[in-house]
Amino acid sequence: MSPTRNPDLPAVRTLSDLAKLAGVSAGTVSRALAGNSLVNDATRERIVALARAHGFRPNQMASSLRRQKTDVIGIVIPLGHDQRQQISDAFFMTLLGHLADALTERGYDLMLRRVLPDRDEDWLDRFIGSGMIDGVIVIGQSDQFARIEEAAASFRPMVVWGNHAQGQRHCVVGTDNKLGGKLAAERLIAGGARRIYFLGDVTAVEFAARFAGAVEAAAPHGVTVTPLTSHLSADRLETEVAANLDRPLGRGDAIFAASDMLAVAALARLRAQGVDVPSAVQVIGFDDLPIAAQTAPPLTTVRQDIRAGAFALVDRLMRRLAGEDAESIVLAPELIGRGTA
Amino acid sequence: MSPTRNPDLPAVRTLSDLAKLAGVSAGTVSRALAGNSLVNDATRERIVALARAHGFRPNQMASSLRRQKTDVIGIVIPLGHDQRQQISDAFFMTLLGHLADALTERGYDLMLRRVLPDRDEDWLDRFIGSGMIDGVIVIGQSDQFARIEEAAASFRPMVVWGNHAQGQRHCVVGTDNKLGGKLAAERLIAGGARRIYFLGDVTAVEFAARFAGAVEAAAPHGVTVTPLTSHLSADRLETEVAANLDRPLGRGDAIFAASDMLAVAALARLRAQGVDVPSAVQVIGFDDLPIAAQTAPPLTTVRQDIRAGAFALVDRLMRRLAGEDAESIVLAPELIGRGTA
DNA sequence: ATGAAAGCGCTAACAT
DNA sequence: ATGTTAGCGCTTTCAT
Repeated sequence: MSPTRNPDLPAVRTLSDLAKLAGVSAGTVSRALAGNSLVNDATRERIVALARAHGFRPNQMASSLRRQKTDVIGIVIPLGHDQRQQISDAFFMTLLGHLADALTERGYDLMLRRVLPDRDEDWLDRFIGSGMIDGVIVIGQSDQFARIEEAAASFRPMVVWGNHAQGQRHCVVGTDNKLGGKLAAERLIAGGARRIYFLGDVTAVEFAARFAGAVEAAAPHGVTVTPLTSHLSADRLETEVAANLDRPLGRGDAIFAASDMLAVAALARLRAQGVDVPSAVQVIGFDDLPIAAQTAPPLTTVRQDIRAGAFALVDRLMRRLAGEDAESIVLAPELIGRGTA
Repeated sequence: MSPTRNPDLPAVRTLSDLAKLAGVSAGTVSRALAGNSLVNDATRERIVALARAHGFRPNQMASSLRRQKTDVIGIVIPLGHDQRQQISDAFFMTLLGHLADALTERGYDLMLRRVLPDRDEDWLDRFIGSGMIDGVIVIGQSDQFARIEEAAASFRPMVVWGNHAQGQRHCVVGTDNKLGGKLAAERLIAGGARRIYFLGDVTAVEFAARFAGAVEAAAPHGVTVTPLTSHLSADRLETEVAANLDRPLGRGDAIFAASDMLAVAALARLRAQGVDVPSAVQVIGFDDLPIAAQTAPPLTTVRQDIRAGAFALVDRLMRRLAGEDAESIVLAPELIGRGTA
């Protein structure tokens, strides 16, 4: 099995198999392989060599059971208000990639689970109580804020990506969505917008906050912000955006898309309608995914620092695993001005 | 913990805790909770109710150890020839999403691991031998074909997403990349291309096959296919593509991008140079990601059926777990004609 | 520095 | 239909 494994040797499946071969006890093998404490150097080297030669690897299940520690972190993605949304969403996927990096670096494996809270109200406690994971990262609150709050009361090693609410108990890392919404609206208004259309599903808390921020920034200027409900699933996105943008849009109108993917779809739709961006209609996105720099014209958007977010999530989880306290953190969004607004 | 959990009750952490409370033996509790065999209906209901009330959940590590089965499938992504490439690649992320769907549906959890084969030559056997997983899906062969072949000799429940080679032993699911390359080249040539530039890193086997297919289709027409090495990482992509397309491209030139992401970057670069697509330079992509329909003009590309691929992977893995044989399958690519070629 | 022995929490014979 | 018992493979006291 191992690159240096000699297939003619007898199979060594357990610590005691190896112990017998080495002429020592299982305890000694365990210590030797753990690099641990005070095993005679010669003994250790002999055992390690033997283990390599036979491609032996200690069983992690047995080890986990005995140590009461799995070295696995659960990543759970609740598919609540919009079932097909998130896993296919480029933002969450990028976040997952960075989480994998950060956790791997610290010696943890990842256990990935997608759940449908509508069908299984016990989704979070089931995962936490499974004994398979030392801690859990929840990617997105979806519409499960209450359930997460409840679990946080009795389970400490949990951190959540999402929106921060006043006085909440669970540790959350996320962008200041309301501020992001403000930045977007201000940019559009500075560019001459009189009517802003918010493209996105406002029942998601993050999106609701972006919408609220835009409304707050627009009101003093007498600018209206109208929600246009569009979901994020790849298959429905195109037609939904098209339907929403079917009204005649013209000078003074602007689109604030809740995500870059939505903005890209809006751009395609406007182009099909022969509406010029940004001279007739401005468009602004959210996230700053790689694609934002590649559209025509390049997309003006509100940047979330996904990498920083992922590292903050892992940092806080590690602190909580170590019994320390770790507070929520709200990351500042940044307006990236390009060609669409 | 559970939604109906009464926090005043004493903590019930193990089967025997619950058994004591219920006045039965641990064995009976185990059977009752497993829904298994012949437990008295009344007894089972009492035990199940008790378990719910106390938020009790059997420890999966102990169960796995005893049953010698974890109900977890490992998903491993080797980051070989181009370390930052794949996890951030939209294609692999979409595949992962579908795998999660298919595996969850069959009652399996996913354990995700990114590995750097360059730093750890034992990456595959280490995972297989960990005892944490019942089977493994390898996403992308990277430059690890030989290592995978070797592991396949002694470990059956493994399937791989990638390219199929003559007489290989490991079970692979993937697109016919060579045929895809042919389709792309033929389309470009039919559109008047005389010189094709292949944009992508040819050291990746899948890309090499696409390139080879294009060469094979182009040769009879006296059309040349020139490789332009570009990697896939989001940060480098833009500058690399720009550097590669710095030469003056004009009528009769065409670009065959190894992935849609690369094609999108090429489109942006050509636009910046004032080169019209497709009248001056044709562009064709590979994958047919959602973004392909949204570019300007919409991207002509070679479609891989990711969903079908994911389900085929899981189907074959399940068959192998059941001890049956399961052969490799090569999926047919499909040319999606849109506006760039 | 090493061995012996107990036990992590569960399941599955084998009883009855 | 339920209880009893013996492990799954490992780690870690406690001895020596």
